Amino acid sequence: MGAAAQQAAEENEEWAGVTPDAARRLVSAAVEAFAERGYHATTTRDIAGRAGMSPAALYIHYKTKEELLYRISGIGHEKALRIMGAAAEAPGSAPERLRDAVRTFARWHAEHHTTARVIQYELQALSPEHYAEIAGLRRQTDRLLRQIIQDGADSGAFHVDDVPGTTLAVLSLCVDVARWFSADGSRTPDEVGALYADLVLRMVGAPPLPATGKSG
Amino acid sequence: MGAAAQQAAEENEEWAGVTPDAARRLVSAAVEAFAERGYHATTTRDIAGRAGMSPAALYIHYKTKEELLYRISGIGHEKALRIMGAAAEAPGSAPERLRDAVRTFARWHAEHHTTARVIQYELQALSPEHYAEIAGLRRQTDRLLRQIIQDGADSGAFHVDDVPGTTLAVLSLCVDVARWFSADGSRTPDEVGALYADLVLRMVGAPPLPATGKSG
DNA sequence: ACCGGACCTAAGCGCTTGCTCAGTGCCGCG
DNA sequence: CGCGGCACTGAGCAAGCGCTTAGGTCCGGT
Repeated sequence: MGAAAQQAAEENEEWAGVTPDAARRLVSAAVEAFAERGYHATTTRDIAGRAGMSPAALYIHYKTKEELLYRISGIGHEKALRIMGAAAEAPGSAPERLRDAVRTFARWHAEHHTTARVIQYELQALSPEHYAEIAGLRRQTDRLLRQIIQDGADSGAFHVDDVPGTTLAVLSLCVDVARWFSADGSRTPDEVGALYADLVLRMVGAPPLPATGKSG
Repeated sequence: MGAAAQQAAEENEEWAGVTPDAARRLVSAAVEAFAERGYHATTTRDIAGRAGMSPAALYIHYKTKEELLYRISGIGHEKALRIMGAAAEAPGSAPERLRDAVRTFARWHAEHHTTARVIQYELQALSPEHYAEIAGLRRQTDRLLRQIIQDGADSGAFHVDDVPGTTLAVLSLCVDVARWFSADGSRTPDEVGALYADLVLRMVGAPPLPATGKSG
């Protein structure tokens, strides 16, 4: 399987939970369009066109354009939360858990920068009710990361003066990968994850960990 | 002078170079609206209304809505570049210059988070020609910061494996302040600047600098 | 007193937007 | 073969968009 086919397969897999096929094609098309131009600059005609349908077909599967964004945001944020949760609840020392959390979280934002861009930068376009729901998922992610950093501070493995502030900075750093990362740039998602894990361990005043060779 | 009046005075000062008065009021209104809803979700009627004029008045001072964004982007990016330049060209060791660069750059993004949000997150709405021009300013800012980090690495004051990657991360960290910072949050711009300067010095493997007390 | 021009408004043009709806083609089932 | 249901389309509606135009007001200069 070539690189392009591999990419396409991953794209499909990302929305595997969305059925039927037409609904999945619409989500996929919407993510592409929203990431490229932004939610408000994207027309329902554009989304339907990318999915190979007439404009009206969109409304058989989604009540409004906003509902499409809501579905994308929900699925994306749940995935991000699971990634952070897996690292936070894994066995291991605080430095190990922080390294894995940052490595996988940053790498996901690079690998899925299209989706990540939409869910991180188009939130304001959600309805107030939908926004509140998504904000809850974000708070959970934040809490998981803060607990890792707090654990390390408590055990003396980290030296941080401001745990909430440092948590915010680490999260901000990872999230912003979605803004600048480009698939045709010089860095692979794996490299971004490794670099960011290293930088964050320094931020919390932890001594470098021995390399494990595994990538997450 | 009360806090609200102080805020208003600073807002006015930010666009002091824009004349006549009506043109300045329009820029100020546009920044507010773009930051709140995004460029594409903002109507020219909204901008004119906030500036206390009829929709048509906008077109006496600006040819298009995009030109307003272009002016805002230009002024904002030039200011950001001057802040980075001042720190980069100041006398002092690489750690001192990096600390001051990050402190002032991050603080500006917090203090002027409304403007910063527009110039950092609405770039894609610029015409290709205008975008290219603004991208040049951004490259200059990047180069200034990278040189500080390179200087520190060369002199042995910093320990960085990947200078371009670390530069990108530091810039990303500071820029993203504009996304999450809120004026009614618990952190002042000064505090954000101080925290970020400290975190970044750790990222480059520099020993902590003695506190200077000065904030700029 | 009068004029030219800078500045502004009321009205509205042509177009695009999100979304709707009557109707079409196609499917499995009897 | 006929039928009911479903995914889908072509056409289009009401509203809102960026922007224009014709005309009014005010003000400094002569």
